[in-house]
Amino acid sequence: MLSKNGVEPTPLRKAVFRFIGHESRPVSAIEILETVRKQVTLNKVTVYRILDLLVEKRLVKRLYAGDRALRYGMGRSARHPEHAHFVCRQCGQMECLAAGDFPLDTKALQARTRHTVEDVDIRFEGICASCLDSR
Amino acid sequence: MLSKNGVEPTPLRKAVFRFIGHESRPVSAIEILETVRKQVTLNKVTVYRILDLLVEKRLVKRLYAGDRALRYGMGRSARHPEHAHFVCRQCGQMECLAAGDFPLDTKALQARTRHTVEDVDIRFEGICASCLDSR
DNA sequence: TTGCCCTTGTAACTCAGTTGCATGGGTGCT
DNA sequence: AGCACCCATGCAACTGAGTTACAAGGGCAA
Repeated sequence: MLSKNGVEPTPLRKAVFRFIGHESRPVSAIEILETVRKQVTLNKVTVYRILDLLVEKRLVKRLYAGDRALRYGMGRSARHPEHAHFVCRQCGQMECLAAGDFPLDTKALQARTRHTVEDVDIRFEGICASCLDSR
Repeated sequence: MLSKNGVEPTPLRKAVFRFIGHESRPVSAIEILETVRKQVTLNKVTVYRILDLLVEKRLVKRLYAGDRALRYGMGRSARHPEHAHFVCRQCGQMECLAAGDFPLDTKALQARTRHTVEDVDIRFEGICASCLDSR
């Protein structure tokens, strides 16, 4: 999957990409660093460089979660269809919503603008179920 | 408008809010600081505090533009209907898209989830017309 | 007058993310 | 082999948007 997209599949790149793919929600760079480090030695700068590369190649999406640290989730592919996200304003958790819930007509925008539209991000904000329960 | 939403309309708050309202695109905190400073004396910390307050009261929306600095744009109101944004991957400019182009069924999500959905953000990414021209 | 709350300022801090530079492995050319 | 070059990684120092701690001043009520 990495090499198909013009990314030399080094052990560190594979480890980072695999971790992101295995997580059910987008993860922060720090989280990636600390988790992947348990298996292979890995430097902070390397993580950011790998993430930059993966984002540039569209294998990974960089997402804003309302706080300082950006999150990284799988880019669109056969196994990971395009989907929106939900962020809880109270606990800060970000989660993926079911794919296909919110069909956006990107082509309609494309027809109406002179910009080249390449991607969309949809983020819902609110209070998550578990925060609601503990009130 | 400020006092209607439970915000004491101090001169600095009015100046910051007015500036955001007058801009056609979301602006960064630094931009706000530097511009508003030309008219009144204003400290960086105060700007962030005012922005936090306005965002909390939903008068202003905090937006991710793909770089480090977050942008601030008007919240939903009679004069500023809900709308999506476009960010250029090359020049980094963020702009507002026409309102109503992308009707999202928030209620449909609300019915399907146990979370309380309070807000949505839609951000398109791509290459803007002026960057395309200069290629 | 006194006490309290609220707004703002100043300085110092935090920390996610970046930059500069060194190292070392692989590949290709002579 | 010997050499040059590119590329991935590491380390240390840096950047800068945003935050925290604390002090100062104004307004209002008891």
